[in-house]
Amino acid sequence: MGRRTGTRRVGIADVALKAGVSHATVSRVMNGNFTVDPAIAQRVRDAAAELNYQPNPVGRSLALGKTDTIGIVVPDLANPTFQAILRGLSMAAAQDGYRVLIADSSEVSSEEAILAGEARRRCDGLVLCAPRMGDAELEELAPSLHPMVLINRSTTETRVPSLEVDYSQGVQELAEHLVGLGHTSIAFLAGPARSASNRARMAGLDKFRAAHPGVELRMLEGGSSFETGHEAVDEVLASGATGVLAFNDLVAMGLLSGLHERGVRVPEDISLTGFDDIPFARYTTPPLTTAAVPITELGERAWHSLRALIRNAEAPDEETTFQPRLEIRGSTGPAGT
Amino acid sequence: MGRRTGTRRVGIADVALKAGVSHATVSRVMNGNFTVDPAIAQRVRDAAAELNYQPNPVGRSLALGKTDTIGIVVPDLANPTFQAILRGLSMAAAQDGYRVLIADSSEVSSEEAILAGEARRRCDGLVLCAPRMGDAELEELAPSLHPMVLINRSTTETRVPSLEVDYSQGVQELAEHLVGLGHTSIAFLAGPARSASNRARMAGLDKFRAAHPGVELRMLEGGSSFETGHEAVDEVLASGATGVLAFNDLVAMGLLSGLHERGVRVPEDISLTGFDDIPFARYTTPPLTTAAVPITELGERAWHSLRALIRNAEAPDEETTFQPRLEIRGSTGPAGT
DNA sequence: GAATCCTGAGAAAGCGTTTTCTCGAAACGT
DNA sequence: ACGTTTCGAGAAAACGCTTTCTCAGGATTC
Repeated sequence: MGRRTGTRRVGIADVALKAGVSHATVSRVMNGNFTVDPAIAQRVRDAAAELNYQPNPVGRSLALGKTDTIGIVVPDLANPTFQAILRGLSMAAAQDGYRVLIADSSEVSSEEAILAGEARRRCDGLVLCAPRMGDAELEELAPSLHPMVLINRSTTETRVPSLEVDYSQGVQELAEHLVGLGHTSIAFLAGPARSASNRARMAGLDKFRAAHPGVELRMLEGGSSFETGHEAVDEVLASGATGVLAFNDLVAMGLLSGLHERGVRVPEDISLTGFDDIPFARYTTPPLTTAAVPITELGERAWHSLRALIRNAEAPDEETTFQPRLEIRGSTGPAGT
Repeated sequence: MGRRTGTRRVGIADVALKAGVSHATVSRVMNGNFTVDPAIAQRVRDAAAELNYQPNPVGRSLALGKTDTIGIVVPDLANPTFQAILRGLSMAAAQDGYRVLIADSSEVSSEEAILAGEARRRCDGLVLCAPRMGDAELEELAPSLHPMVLINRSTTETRVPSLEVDYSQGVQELAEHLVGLGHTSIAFLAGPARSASNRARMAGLDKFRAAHPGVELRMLEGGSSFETGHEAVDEVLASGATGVLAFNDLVAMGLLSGLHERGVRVPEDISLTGFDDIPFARYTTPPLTTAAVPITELGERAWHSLRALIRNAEAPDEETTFQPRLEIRGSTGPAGT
């Protein structure tokens, strides 16, 4: 039995009483059902307005079996990439009258399943963003999460729409760009080990390596934050590389700042690339050469897929891959002598 | 009558049937009510596990009169400041088992009341972040939104806990810092007109002006984004100021980038300050002198206030003001000759 | 051994809606 | 004028849960 706070909220019953009609009629009027006598309808509307009646969404949800809410699970809300996805998702969903509920797993992959399940139950659908969990677990979880769309991951057993970025291709293009500038010693400052997008980059670099036997390519341990980049300065310098591919723009910015502190000139001494093209990338000094991913659009598209799923209940199971676009700016230049 | 999708979700009734007990008993077991025979409780748990039963949160919410969800309304989710507040809020609320629902008003102040009301009805509480609406409207709206906490705004009639940043003090300190470096011609690149925090900065600068009659202080129209800063380069140069106070770090970064493109050296030719100390601020070249606001903590504290409100139902009506801390970095230096 | 207390579990009410079902009255056709 | 359809609105069921109320049966007491 629901507890009541001091002054009870005005409910449909109050309106019905005031207008001298039944609950049902009030409901019909509120939902624009036209099988109601215009005079009575007006009386109901007046009563509702006077009492400032606002339907209780929870009761409505229970009766309707929908909440007009979707959930999103991200590994780390501090990451601008996920923020941008969230924003795109939220804006697009809002257009259709949906709100978004957020769940941050804080990179703890064991929490993801629980968070996702909980969020899914509260909502009409779910966006699972770059989950860190293993393939097997994801596969097993997927059916119970429907309707859901995946970002930067995909499943094979279950049909789940997924939106992916071709990190492999993007990082290859960046590497090619460096080679084109004459760099023959390149370092890759990697991302989080559990990240699928990092694995994709690795795969891309394997291909690159095969295509360019003459280029020396070193892999450096890393992460996904400023700090990672900033702390990697020594390692990068020790590697002797003249071209550095950072995991993402954040890492690149941290590294850029560290190099600057050391008096290492970019791009004269070292060329540096990021990934994602976050808004900040074009405002660093020098502006960052990067692979642009339409991140906000990714969130928007995620909503469109999810919406289709929610409406049709049948999957329009698409698998979209976004191609990053090379964005050449000032942080890369010809290899020094 | 709720519509049923093909395969109905497993409900409490299914578990009750399987365990051979009543709904009530299942509910008791699921909620850790110990007035249940251990043997029966185990049978219920087994049945629940076997059916993979998960209580429906909507039904639960209706019965309990709470949703374990709070809402936040922000003017612009693209702004790192609001992102950080959201993050702090979300993390803190998650600790207590609450989730957060987001609503972005896209700086459209007329939408705020509707969004806020809607969000509030869906949730157990609301955080209204830097609302753009007028004082009168805010005052009128406040009672219907309880429990709620305000960020960067406050009310006088209604008692609403509010968390504010002393922008006035912060901007004065930044200005003093410039004066201390010998700058006598200063420009303020203002923020959005509707922003209360911008008005606070203005007020602070009025005080500053009164205290330093000898210093020339110009006000320049602006905004809150990179672009604003970037586009303001000409105006700033035309003003002849050697010290520039940007509305926030974003604007400062845009301006910094623009100045750099023009070959203007920072801080040798122009000293530049931001505001907020977003994570990016320390990684620009040169690193940004700014007034540090513990933004994430702001979100965290917002949750603590809101939690108190939700629990006590009686307001611990605090009015907290955060003092920004001057963060002197490389973007400010002695005034040139 | 009977009256009383306690324990544990089922029945049912309630949370606030929507929607089906039902039925009286008005409108229509012959 | 009577039977049939249509229309509009109320009664009630349903959504899925929690919790009060109620009561049967075993334990306790004198």
